[in-house]
Amino acid sequence: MKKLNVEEAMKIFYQKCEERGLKITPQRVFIYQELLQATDHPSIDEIYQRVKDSLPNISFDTVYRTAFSLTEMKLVDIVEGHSGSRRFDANTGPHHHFRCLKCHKIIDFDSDYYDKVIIPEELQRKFNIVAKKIMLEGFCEECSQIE
Amino acid sequence: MKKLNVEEAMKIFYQKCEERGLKITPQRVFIYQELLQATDHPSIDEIYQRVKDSLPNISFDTVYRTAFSLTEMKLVDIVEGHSGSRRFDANTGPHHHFRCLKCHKIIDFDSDYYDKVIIPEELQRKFNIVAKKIMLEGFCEECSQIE
DNA sequence: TTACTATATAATAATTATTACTATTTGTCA
DNA sequence: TGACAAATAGTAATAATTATTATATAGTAA
Ligand SMILES: [Mn+2]
Ligand SMILES: [Mn+2]
Ligand SMILES: [Zn+2]
Ligand SMILES: [Zn+2]
Repeated sequence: MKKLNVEEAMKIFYQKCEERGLKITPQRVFIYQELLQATDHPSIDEIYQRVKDSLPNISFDTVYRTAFSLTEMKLVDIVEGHSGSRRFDANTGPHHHFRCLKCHKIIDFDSDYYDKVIIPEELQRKFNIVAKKIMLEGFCEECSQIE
Repeated sequence: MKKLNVEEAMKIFYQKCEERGLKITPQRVFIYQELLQATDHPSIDEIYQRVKDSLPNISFDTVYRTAFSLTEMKLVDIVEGHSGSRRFDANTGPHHHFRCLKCHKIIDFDSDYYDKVIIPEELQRKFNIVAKKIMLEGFCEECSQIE
């Protein structure tokens, strides 16, 4: 893993906040720093619990709003739980998905090329892998037009 | 998309139910059939709403339990919302994820090979794609041992 | 067919996660 | 140093997930 440079990341954070007229508050700084040092992809509540060590009065709502503004600033990614609720698929055959980040549609597509993408040897050894999933994200035809 | 053969799928469904000693109830049949014909990766609640047309007295709980038993039978996949809560990642650099289906840890890994996986031309044209995400699923080192 | 029994169900409650609201506080800048 | 837009804490509301329990039913064997 390319070691995440916290100094550099914070510099970009300050820049982006300024660009967007977002105030530099201790809450915002601590939340982003906590996320920068986390390697376990925490939930809002986990971030909240951790930041409370430094800022005992911080509210859940602040962590919630901040996580989302960081996402909008493209400083953090969501790796799970985009759309709120769990979604099911009875098509267990080989196919792949595109997710619209606006309307949360998940659209199937075929790709021989993606079907053939392999699972690296060293990961096979390390984990007991049962599935490989490729997801493209962006804006669907309708949502692209509106924007 | 390889056209999903409902006949064939139902045959396998009956087989698997029998194997596991699961009773063939109208609820189970309707729920699976509804999922088989859906192409939009519905949530539990969406499945519930749709199945109500055929079985007005069905309960949400039944849909919930059935969706999970179908998942365990590997007749349906979860395509979103594995772990319940939303998870964040401040590492926006190129890297990939492994998800443990048991303990829900999401573990980073590097792969030059996966970094180089491209986005098919025709999808680029169709959608406004901003990200490509590869997720491997299975059981982590600890969870593999216990099993 | 009928009676039995383990499993599944409906109805509902409990829990957990997400999002919204508002009075007060604070960072920014003139 | 004010003025004031933006952010925050505290809390409420909503939505999603999971658990509970009394009743009903599918499957089986007499
Ligand atoms: Mn699909
Ligand atoms: Mn990551
Ligand atoms: Zn869309
Ligand atoms: Zn695990």
